[in-house]
Amino acid sequence: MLLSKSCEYAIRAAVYVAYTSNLGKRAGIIEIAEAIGSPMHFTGKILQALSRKQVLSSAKGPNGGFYIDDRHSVFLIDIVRAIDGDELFTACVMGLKSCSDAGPCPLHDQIKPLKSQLLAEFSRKSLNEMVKEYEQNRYFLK
Amino acid sequence: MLLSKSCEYAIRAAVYVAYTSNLGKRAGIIEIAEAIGSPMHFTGKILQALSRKQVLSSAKGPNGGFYIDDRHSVFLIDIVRAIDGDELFTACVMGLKSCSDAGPCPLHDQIKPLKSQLLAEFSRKSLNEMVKEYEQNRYFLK
DNA sequence: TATATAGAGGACAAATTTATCTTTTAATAA
DNA sequence: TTATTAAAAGATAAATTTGTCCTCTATATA
Repeated sequence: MLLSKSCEYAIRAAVYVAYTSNLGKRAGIIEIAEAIGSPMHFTGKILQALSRKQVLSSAKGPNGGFYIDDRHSVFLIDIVRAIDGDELFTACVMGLKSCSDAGPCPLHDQIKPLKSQLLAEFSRKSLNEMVKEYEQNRYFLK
Repeated sequence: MLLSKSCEYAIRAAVYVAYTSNLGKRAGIIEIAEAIGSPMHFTGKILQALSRKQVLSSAKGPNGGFYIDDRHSVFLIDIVRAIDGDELFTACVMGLKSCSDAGPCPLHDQIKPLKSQLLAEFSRKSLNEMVKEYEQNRYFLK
């Protein structure tokens, strides 16, 4: 797996939250979990984490829920970093502590560009872009 | 993490086994675990799995251990498939069941070529190639 | 045949990830 | 102020991955 299950849920939840935010509404965890097909409470925890990391916002009480302040744009990499960190882009494929550009493992030179590309894709993909496609019914979230 | 810890150990152990096989010797789990810096018994389990999947061979008793029949060449992909399966190359990054070429997730088109490249690299990298570099002291296994 | 060697296999345990449930806190609105 | 709503937080549990230990089986060799 490229990303942890938590991170997959995080991305899908964030897309849904961005989607409802565009409609001027806040999304509650019940609604979100239903929309993306994930365990409700667990999804709540993940959204709390995203909220703490300022990827999105939350409000308690009536009409509360999760939302995204549309003044700051979120990129996929923000979500991935918040949940999985960035070892995906930095750690050695073979798990070697001694692996580095200077003393590379036998896969280093071939894998490095792939990791860079992955990082680049995650960095340029905005949540807004993903929401647009979702609004066009181009895909589901489960 | 791209690969599971088990798979990382598997690759490193396989390189070491191929290395000792080239020297006409068999490697025992104590020696292997020491060489690659991994938990001994756990490494034994992993090697058993590789043996069952015919990636390498084993022999019991005195002078026994793990070895690789040099008539069949092993590629990295064989090890990865044996331990982690191939969901790394096939599963959706966002964890969507509904994701496919026909109904792609918003990352599908960008990630697909990366997964193909990863698969290609793993498919063309032979254990022998990795051993050669190891023999030249180009890297360590821990 | 007896003994020592070394992997195979099973049972078990620790650690991590994923998932659930309950209580607390904050906010809204009546 | 009170009741209600919904996230935050904490405790607990299930599942998976990682790691350990002990016994069994096969093999070599004396």
